[in-house]
Amino acid sequence: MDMAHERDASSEEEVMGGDLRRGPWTVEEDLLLVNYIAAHGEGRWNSLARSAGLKRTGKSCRLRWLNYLRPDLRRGNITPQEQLLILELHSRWGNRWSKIAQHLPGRTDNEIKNYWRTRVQKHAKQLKCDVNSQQFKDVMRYLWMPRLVERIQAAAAGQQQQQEGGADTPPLSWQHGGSDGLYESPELPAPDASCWPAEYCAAAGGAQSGGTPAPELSSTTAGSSSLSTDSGAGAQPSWPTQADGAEWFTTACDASSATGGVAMRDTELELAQPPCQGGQTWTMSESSLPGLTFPDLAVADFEIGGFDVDSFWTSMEDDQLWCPTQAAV
DNA sequence: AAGTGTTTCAACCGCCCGTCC
DNA sequence: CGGACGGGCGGTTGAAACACT
Repeated sequence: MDMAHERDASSEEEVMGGDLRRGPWTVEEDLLLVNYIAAHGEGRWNSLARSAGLKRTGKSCRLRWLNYLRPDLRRGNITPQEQLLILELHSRWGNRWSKIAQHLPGRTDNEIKNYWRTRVQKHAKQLKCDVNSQQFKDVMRYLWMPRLVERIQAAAAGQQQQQEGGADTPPLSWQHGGSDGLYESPELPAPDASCWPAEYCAAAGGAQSGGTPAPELSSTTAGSSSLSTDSGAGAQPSWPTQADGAEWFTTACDASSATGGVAMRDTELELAQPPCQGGQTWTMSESSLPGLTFPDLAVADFEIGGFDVDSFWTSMEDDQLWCPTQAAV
């Protein structure tokens, strides 16, 4: 409503004395925000902005913190496991980005939303169908997701082989998760060089433990890419092992098995019907792919309008949509 | 090397909801 | 009970980065 907007705008302006900054954040602003939160924690964002000496709206501060400065953020490519989960959860909940993000530790709703809009919708466009159409949902469920699982399995097998061979391979971005629950919710680490750039943790009084070298900071877009070390140099939340990927995913989709942590426990989910189409059941049982059985379908088995499957796969490959993200090198 | 088109993503907008007084 | 306020969410925008010619 306009009224609501006017109210919002006026209250914000009152709070900030009508002298609001907009646009890209500067390093100085980031520091103010990070320091303030490190010292006082999060609170009411409007008063936080004022107390921290930021000429920003509370909303702006909140957004900057949640989407960019939070130390437990994962950055870099969306892994196949994460893609799989996003596809699955989106099929259940639609554009409930924040809800989906709750199940992807370290990922923000904004990031997932962007991923969906730029990658998934791109492929729907290539298929000349709407991303919300049954046609595209079928493509995702019966072609895309099974292929993702295969890729995950293949990557896991390859990694296992290399480990058995004693090869000194860079670790995949998946790390071993906790023993209880699906995965542990990411701990909020103290600010140090492994999660914040040197400038930040120095100013915040954190220890620089010789972790990941801090990336260069650029001041203008305040870090749009500046804080990013592309592969998620931030504190990594605990994740299931690569080898457990499919099994973990299966478990993750089984709301009843979830306990504690950032587990998939959700009454809505429990009430939700399994998103299976055309009488095909996407069973969550054993098979050659541990934990997952996808129906052995050919394109003709379900109604996908006329599109070129080969070109679909080609576009996927070109997009490197399948490649598991390697950890920082 | 320069120009142009495309993609990505941080930031903002508009609306809504819950809480407080 | 109703208005004010704070905060959360989904959608949109625009600039930077990147790719291509």
